[in-house]
Amino acid sequence: MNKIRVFVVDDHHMVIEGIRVLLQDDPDIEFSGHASHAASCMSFLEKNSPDIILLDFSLPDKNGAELCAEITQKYPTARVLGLSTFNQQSYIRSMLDHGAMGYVLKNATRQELSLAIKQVYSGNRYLSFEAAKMLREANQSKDHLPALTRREKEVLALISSGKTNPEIAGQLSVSVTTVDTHRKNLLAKFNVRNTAELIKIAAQNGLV
Amino acid sequence: MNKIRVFVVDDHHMVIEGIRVLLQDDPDIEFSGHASHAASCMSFLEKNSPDIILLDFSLPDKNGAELCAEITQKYPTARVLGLSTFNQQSYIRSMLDHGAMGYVLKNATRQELSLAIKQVYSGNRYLSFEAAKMLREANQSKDHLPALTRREKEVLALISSGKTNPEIAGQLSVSVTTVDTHRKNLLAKFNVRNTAELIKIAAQNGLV
DNA sequence: AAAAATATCCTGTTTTCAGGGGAGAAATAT
DNA sequence: ATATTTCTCCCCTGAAAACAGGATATTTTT
Repeated sequence: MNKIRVFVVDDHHMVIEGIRVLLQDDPDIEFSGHASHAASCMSFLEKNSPDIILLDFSLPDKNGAELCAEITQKYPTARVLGLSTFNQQSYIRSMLDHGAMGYVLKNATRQELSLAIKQVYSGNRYLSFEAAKMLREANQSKDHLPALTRREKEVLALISSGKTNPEIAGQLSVSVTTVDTHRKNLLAKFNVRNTAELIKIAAQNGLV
Repeated sequence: MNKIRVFVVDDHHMVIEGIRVLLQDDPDIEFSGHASHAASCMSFLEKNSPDIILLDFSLPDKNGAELCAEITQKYPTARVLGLSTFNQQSYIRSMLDHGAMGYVLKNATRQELSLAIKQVYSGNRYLSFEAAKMLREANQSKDHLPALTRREKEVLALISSGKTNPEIAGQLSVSVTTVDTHRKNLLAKFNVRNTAELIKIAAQNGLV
């Protein structure tokens, strides 16, 4: 059996070196290289085909989820294993949605990292305990955040930037009463009484 | 000349191993141990006295700034060098305020890390370029946040919770027109046109 | 004691909110 | 393939709230 070739994409030297060390004693795994940004990752993949790509979410030139989508679309046999520190809950889902087969956190032990790599290599999914927990929590908190239509998001953004209904109507080339309806629907969806509360919740959840 | 003894406190195995590797080739530096939480850090320090403590901000049992304060208070000769990933701007100031002599980011190169350690060991301060930049930006953004009076803060909080002027007036036992003036002053101070924009900025700056 | 900041109040005008209703297009379910 | 729901857009009326501009007392600072 050949060694599992692992390629690491992370812009933190410390993390790359750390992963290299954590994996070096595992006879089934081979560290096949690293990249510190999306561009160099893609050029590496043109000439090499690692089995597993350990991909950090926060990269300087592109976010990890986008890169993950690119990779899995262009190289369907590649398996991506997401990587991040804890306080980035929402990223986990985003990464998985874009084709990652698993997710480990940067506080993973040597054993967990090896296990995750082998699981994903075997075609299974792997989610670290904390990552799975975060997903559940994120789902719960997102459940009571309503789904907005494209138009509603536009209107919400314009409201939050201080535009009045007549101004928004002009900018979107619709009637004022239409904008007013969108605004009312936003209030209803968020279950709030007025604009102030609406914007507070939207802002606190990163929607504006 | 003795080697500079460096002790690392970080709850990410990958980072600890990475730092160990990055430092192992520097003949002036010796990796003297590591801890993954505040408690084990303090117990290590009871028996050992490293020259430099590389201290991550986010620890499981305590935040880095608190630990930093404890360390510098109890062991005045110890020099702390803060450590974090980028997106934690505010932490940098907090760490420095609590006695850290410098700050490096986790994307530091081998050279930068060695330099930072040597600078701090020599009694100088060391701030990585990005850390210094972040400090400036943080200062700037706080500078143009207006100072609010007690009453204005109260009114702002009530507005953001969805209360109307009549309700706020009732709650504060003043007339509606008074509340209205406070609200107008808030709009003027923040230089915004209406409540929506006001709450957005307030929320984005953690005021509500 | 003067100046500045803070808190209070009044009067109109504009904007938002509440409560209705309806129509065509697109996505989903049967 | 058809029915149904969801999405997007449109309209009206009246009440409530927010905004603009101006004014006056009361603290705090200087």
